[in-house]
Amino acid sequence: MSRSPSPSQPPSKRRDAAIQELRRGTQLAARLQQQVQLIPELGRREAAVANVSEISEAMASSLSMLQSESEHSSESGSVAEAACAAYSSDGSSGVRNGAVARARKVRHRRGRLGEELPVIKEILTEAPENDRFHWRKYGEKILNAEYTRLYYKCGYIEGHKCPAKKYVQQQNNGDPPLFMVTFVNEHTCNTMFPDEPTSSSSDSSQVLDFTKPSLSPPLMKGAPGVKQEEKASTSVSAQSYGYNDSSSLPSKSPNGDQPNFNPRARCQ
DNA sequence: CGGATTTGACCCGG
DNA sequence: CCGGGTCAAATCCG
Repeated sequence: MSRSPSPSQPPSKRRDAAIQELRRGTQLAARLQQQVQLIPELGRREAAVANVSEISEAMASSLSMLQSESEHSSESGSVAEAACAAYSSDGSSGVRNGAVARARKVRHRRGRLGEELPVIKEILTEAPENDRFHWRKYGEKILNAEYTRLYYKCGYIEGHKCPAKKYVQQQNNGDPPLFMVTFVNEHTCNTMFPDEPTSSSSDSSQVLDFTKPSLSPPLMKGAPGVKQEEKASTSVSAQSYGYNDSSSLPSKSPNGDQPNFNPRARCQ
């Protein structure tokens, strides 16, 4: 509440502030959505949910516009999802010790000029891993000395060029932590798992949707007591398969030029 | 053993 | 120069 307008600030600064405020509004709306979902009366609840949804959409929409400022328009839409429960029971902690000498000869050249405008969708949810796609984490970064942002790619990139990506950034530390999930590009693959072996029932309490595929739980796992928080700056991560390196690929598809090894789905 | 994740470095644009 | 995003080697877990 104590914000100095500073009329002499550059527009970028003001825009930033506006974005921040919008973010606040967005998460607030998401919260409200959760609360609203507790309304016992179905009719009322639905109406309220719809309203809040619209609010969220408007917020996210504005956010998108602001963020892309006057560059591209795109039809970014946004949805406020209020799925819930995302507590994966993970018994194993991560006592990892990685301090080995790492050859640092990463000298790749990836010249990619801006060309196509990706479709960007933003949603605020507490269960970023709930969508039914197979994501591969490829990076992680700590932005404001606070919440980390995780980078995911479609899990079936190699094989098909599914450009879908998603960024997950935690927004707060609420009981139900919220995550801002940004989707970039659309899935050109059908790597979805529409399956849901839920027996039946379920209707009252929200269910925890956990599909079998590897998800991406950004929960703050960690052994209770052991917390590694030492260097926090820029770290990122990941990837899984090796493309066609000269060392692996013993699995299959030694022939042809289309190595497609999919569990049960495939891209067009 | 294979696949998913971790982690540090690299790279590019603002 | 800094921030944000990506890569690839190494490590961890099932």
